[in-house]
This record gives sequence, structure tokens and C-alpha cells, in this order.
Amino acid sequence: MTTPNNSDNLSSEFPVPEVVIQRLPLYVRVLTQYSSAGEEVISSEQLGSRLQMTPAQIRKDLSYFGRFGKQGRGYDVAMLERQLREILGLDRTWNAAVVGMGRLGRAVVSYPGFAPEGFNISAAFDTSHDIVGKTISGLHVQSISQLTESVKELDIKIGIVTVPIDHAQEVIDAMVLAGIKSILNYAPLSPQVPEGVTMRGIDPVLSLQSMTYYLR
Amino acid sequence: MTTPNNSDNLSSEFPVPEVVIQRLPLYVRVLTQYSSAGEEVISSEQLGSRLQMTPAQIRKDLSYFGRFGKQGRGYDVAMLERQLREILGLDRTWNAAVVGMGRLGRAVVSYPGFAPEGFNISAAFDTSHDIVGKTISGLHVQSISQLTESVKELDIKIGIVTVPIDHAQEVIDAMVLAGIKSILNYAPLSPQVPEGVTMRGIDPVLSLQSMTYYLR
DNA sequence: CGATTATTTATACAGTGTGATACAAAGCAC
DNA sequence: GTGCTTTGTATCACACTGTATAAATAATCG
Repeated sequence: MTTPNNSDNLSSEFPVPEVVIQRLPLYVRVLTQYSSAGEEVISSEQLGSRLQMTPAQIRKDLSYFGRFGKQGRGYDVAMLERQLREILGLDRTWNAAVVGMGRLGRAVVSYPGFAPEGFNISAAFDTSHDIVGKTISGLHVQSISQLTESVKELDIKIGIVTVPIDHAQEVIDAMVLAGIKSILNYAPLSPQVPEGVTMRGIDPVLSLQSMTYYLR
Repeated sequence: MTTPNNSDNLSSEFPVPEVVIQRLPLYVRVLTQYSSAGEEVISSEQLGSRLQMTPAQIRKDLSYFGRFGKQGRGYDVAMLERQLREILGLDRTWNAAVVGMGRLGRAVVSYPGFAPEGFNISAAFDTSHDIVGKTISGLHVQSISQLTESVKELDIKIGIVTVPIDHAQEVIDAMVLAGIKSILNYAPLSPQVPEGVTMRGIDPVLSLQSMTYYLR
């Protein structure tokens, strides 16, 4: 049985599988689209066909957190979106710090996709003295030694790593030391992080390298 | 039993799980590091500690493709790297086309991480007449209508999508029509692709949105 | 140089976790 | 109230991960 306690399915009672958590943002995205298309109700069938998943998979994922649907009708789009955003912690904004203000870091801080989703890049850091002190995209670039201080001052909860591979692990260590618990890593390596710190890697080369297998 | 045929473990005989394929590039990466550090032999134990995996996991993954190790010794670094690269199709170069020459597309074509790994961006496309005809990072930007022709002419096997979300699906459809079987998608949506086409999404917002769950 | 010990792979086996199927219960429409 | 739709979940099936072990190789020592 997937749900060890059949009397109550609230999320905090037992761990929700990581895969499920990773799918929730997909649901949110589709719900947002449906909502702006003026739809008020959506079925697991409709959600599933959009995401190429079985309807049952979606129902089961949602059942980890409660009962959101109406039988014979489906899910209220606005309500479900609101609930899922709350579950994921997307009903507020989050401050992030970018470390590494080279080409990649500049691209990240000027990427317009973060802010509308509630992710504010509120501080920028680098190790090189050539860059520290400059202002890039409205951000004053600070020395990495100021990281801990800024994290506290600006309530930064997310670290974004855009340094070259040979500095990545030390930057990540510094982030962990500064109390950051969520790290988005653009450097092409698999870093070591302690328990309790969540890491996600963005690595297009890795994606390409696994696709070529199917090309031969 | 995971290996339905115990007499022969060669890859082509039965499907290798997708998760395994996605881990192989990680192994290649660590092997490359070990190799350039002058190490000649590596154990599944060492590989595992680098990637935070159990040694048995690694041995089992490798066993899908053959017997590469020597008992009591480990794996020959150079040999295993060569074998894995061959399995993944990384023992050659691949040509890719980028569609969408806005901010993101420009960042992608100027990203220096692709070429050293054998991925050459050999053509660039856009829909906007403002951009078509310009030269960006040494690439002549063509109209999307020329895609099929270029794919054949330049032996392009990989498509990279960097258009805004509202054009992404049609661009992907065009790529599929042009015979492209591997697509790397930077647009924040879950596109529909037919069987036989492999898709990988690069979406930092999605990654952030699943990490915030653990922050609350 | 042969025997013994240590190491490490390859794999059988077991347990866990994830996805699909099936159906009873619940709501809606007419 | 009857029939239709869709959810929530129990059950099943399968894929994946971890444990344990036999076989093979290397290293050590008498």
C-alpha cells in the first residue's frame, strides 16, 4: 500500500515521494494555462493528456495531499492551482543569490522567467576582483566572503551556482555554510551536499549525452 | 530478475531502463576526471562515493552492457570511458540546429560547453524577419522554412528549442517533420511528441518550484 | 614459488517503491 | 430517481534499488 494511513492523507504525516513533488509544478503550469484560457473545471483525463500521463497517476499524486476533486465533475481549476501552489510554497516570493558573474551568471540574472514565478535574484557574488564592485543588471556584485551576511540580511533561501566547474564545490560548500538549503547548480559536476540540502542540476550537455544513445 | 537472459547481457538484446541511460553520462564525466588526474583504475566503490550512489548500483548498470571490470582490481579508467562513450554514441560528433535566436538562443549558441563534448551547433533559425539574415556567433540565421533542407544537407540530428512558449509546439512539430529524433527544449511547457522522438527539457523554474516544497 | 589472504566484480535474491488497472462511491444532469 | 461521468483508492504488476555471496584476481608471506 502506498498510503500507510488510510484514515488521513495529509502531506505532513508521511513522506511524499520525490518524483511526485517534481510533478506538481507540471500540474501547476497546466492549470495556469487552463485558467487563463477561461476554463473553470479540469478532469484528470484532460490533465493527463496534456502531460502524457495516465489520469490515475495524477489522481494518485493529488491524493497524497487531500481530496480536491468532485466526482462526476473534475477539479476546480482555480482552487486546485491555489492548493498546489500552497503545497509547493509558491504562494509567496523567494529570494535567491547568484554566485558566479561570468557569461552564465549574467544570462541567469537577466533571464526574465524567474520574477513572474516569484523568484527574485536579490544578490550577486563573484570571486574575481575584476568583477566584484561592478553593477550587473542592477545588482551590485559582492565578494563571496559577504555571502553569509547577505543571506541573513536579505532572507535569501536559494543559491544559484554559475561558477566554472573547478570552483563549484567550494562555492556550494560556502552556500551550505551560509545556511542555504536549496541550490540550483549550473556547473557540470555532481556536487557533494549534506543531508537536508536540496540540489537540482541544470546541465544541457548531460541531457544531450543521454539522448544520443537513442540516435545510434 | 532484472536481466531476463542470463546467458548474454549485450545491450541490443533487450531494452535498458531509461534511468540507467541517464546515469551513464555521469559515469563518463567522473571517469574523465579520474583519467585526467592520472588514475588508471577505479572501483565501483570510488565511483559510487563521487556520485552518492551504492557501488552495486553502478556495477548493475554497467552489467547491462557487458563485463568491463576485473575482480579484485576494478575498472580500467580509460577502457571503461571509451566503452561507455561508444555505448552512448559519444565517440563521434553530432550536429544540432537551434531554433529561436532571441536572448536564450544567443546564449545557447555562444555557450562554450557543447563543442568540447562533440556537439556542434551547425545551423540557427528564427521566425522573425528582423533576425533572419543576420549573423550571430558566426551562424547565418535562416528562416524556419529552411529547416528540413538544412537538416538533410548538414546531417543535423539534434534540435534545440529556444523560442518563446507560444511558438514552441509548432517549432517542435516542424523539427519532427524534418526528421529530427532528439530535441532539447528550453521552453517552459511539456510538448507533445510522437513515439520514437526523445525529448529533454531544460527548465530552471521547474527545478526551483520543486525545491521550495522542502523549504517551507 | 606456492599457498593464503584481501579485494572487488558480477549476479542471485529480496524488498521497496512506483505506475497501471479496476471498481465502488459520489456527484451531476435530465 | 435513473443513468452518466469522474474521483479516490484498493489491488495488482513490474521495475528498480540494495543486500549478500560466489568467483576471480591481486597481493602478501612463508
